[in-house]
Amino acid sequence: MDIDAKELFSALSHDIRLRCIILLLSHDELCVCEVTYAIGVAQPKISLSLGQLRKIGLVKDRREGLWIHYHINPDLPLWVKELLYKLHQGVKNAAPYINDETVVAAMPNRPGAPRCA
Amino acid sequence: MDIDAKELFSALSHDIRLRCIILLLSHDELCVCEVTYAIGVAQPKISLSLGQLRKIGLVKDRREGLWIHYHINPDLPLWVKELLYKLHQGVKNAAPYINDETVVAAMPNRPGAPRCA
DNA sequence: TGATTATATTCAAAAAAATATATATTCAAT
DNA sequence: ATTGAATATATATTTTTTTGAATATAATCA
Repeated sequence: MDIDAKELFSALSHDIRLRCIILLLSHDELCVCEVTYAIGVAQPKISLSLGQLRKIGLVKDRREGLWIHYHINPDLPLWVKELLYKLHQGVKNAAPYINDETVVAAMPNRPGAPRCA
Repeated sequence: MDIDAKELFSALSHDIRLRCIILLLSHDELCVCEVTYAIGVAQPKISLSLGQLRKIGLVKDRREGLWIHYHINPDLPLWVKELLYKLHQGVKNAAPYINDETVVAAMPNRPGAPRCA
């Protein structure tokens, strides 16, 4: 697994994509409906964002029936994982990220139980 | 000192700006002519890139006679410094960054002695 | 003062990216 | 098969960013 630094940063330089990544960084995985609910924008926009993140290898998806679950690609180079960890650590308690977290935690009828911390 | 994550990543999602930052991460400071020499593109392009990095607070400059020396802003939030450190660690030995380093190290008539490691 | 060196800014054109809307796909259940 | 639910893709339009060339500024020195 290889990733280009410029592509990585292009991916992160977009509000919605950034919020998706921050959300995924605190969950083992989330399905599209959960991300959509958390961020509160139209579904095609979330799908597009997640698709772009997937295209450059930052995240992977897993289908389970109707749902598609996304997660951070575990095969990313170590430095990228560490960089993402620093990012998460740095912004997770600020708006809008912390709010996204609160919203998804309160989502009714989630496809699976909440997975991570 | 505060910095917006999206702005940070926008700044880094550009070849020249990224090469500037990587260069500055391994030197206490570099003047515009050194960065220009290292990267090998037209001077106005380097000035513009450094100016953009300065505008969002990622770097600062210091005038010394005709030269303007740039350095990473020491007042960045810790998480940003750590993130940049991970980035540097991750890419410094890859092209084109390692080559930029070699080129600047061999530059004749540098304004000051090489400063860092 | 005038020339020179180092750096910065401006501006129009080109390229790239984002947006919104509409539509398509995929799967499951009836 | 038809329906409905979850997700994905396509397209046209708008907005933002990048580029290159020309020009401007700022400091030094003769």
